[in-house]
Amino acid sequence: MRKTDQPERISEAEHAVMEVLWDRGTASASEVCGSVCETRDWSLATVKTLLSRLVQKGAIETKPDGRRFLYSPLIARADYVGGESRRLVDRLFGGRAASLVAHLAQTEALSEDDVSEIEALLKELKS
Amino acid sequence: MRKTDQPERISEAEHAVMEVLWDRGTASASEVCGSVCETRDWSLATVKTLLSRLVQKGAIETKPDGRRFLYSPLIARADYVGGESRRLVDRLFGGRAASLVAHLAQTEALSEDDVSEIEALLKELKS
DNA sequence: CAGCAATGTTTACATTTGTAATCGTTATGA
DNA sequence: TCATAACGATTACAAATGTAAACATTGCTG
Repeated sequence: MRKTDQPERISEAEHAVMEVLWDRGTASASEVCGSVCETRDWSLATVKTLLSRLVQKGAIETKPDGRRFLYSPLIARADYVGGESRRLVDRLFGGRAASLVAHLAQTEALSEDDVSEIEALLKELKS
Repeated sequence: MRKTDQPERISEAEHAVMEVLWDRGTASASEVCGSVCETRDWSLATVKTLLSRLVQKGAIETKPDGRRFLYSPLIARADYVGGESRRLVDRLFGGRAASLVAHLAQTEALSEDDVSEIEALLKELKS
């Protein structure tokens, strides 16, 4: 028995919409548009399409609010982020998360502060 | 002045092919197929298509070898991996690499050994 | 020399994604 | 009450992607 079906892949554009919903918890199509149409230069129609596809994919749900619909996430951001991270680690680092960190470190993607922060994190982990 | 053009995005299937080339340095279409067709259940034709697209995208080059062609990477694996990692970090962690590590840590994606390994890495970094 | 086998090139076609217009319904303000 | 605005649903269409067949060329084998 699985949680639902296979977690249908969320595209990048769809992800932008998810971020809004994760942020607000719940929102109407126009509210979502208010948050992303500006920056991504989208029309309301585009947002509606993305919302529909997310519904189909089982990533969000709709609740009637008067005659409008309010959309809210069905999957947790942490799960999504975790899944995507894992995919990357699997695909590019043979599943070894440590390799990713090594890479980030070597390519200066980590600042002094980052390094300290991570060290602190890890220390806490081991305690 | 840029390195070349905008680094055309490499798709996932194409990436599988790139891995073979990065691994062997140079290979013919059938050699690539020998390495991936089994696991991905591809036909030689598919590999050829992917190789062509990679050539178009400027990710690999061809050198005639007798009447066959040998393909070899034009972009370094490290660059690709770095780019993809950065994309992920930007998209999901607001550009903060440390957040990624934190996430991996919290979701148990890191084993005891991973943690130790990373700590060692970081220590070295700071020295 | 005649096919065949190996190879790159061209063409094909379905699915996914990005982006949006159009349609049908309904609440709402004039 | 009637037009209109606001919505969701349906349909559209191009580009990217996955997957591969068909075609053309050419060295090789019998």
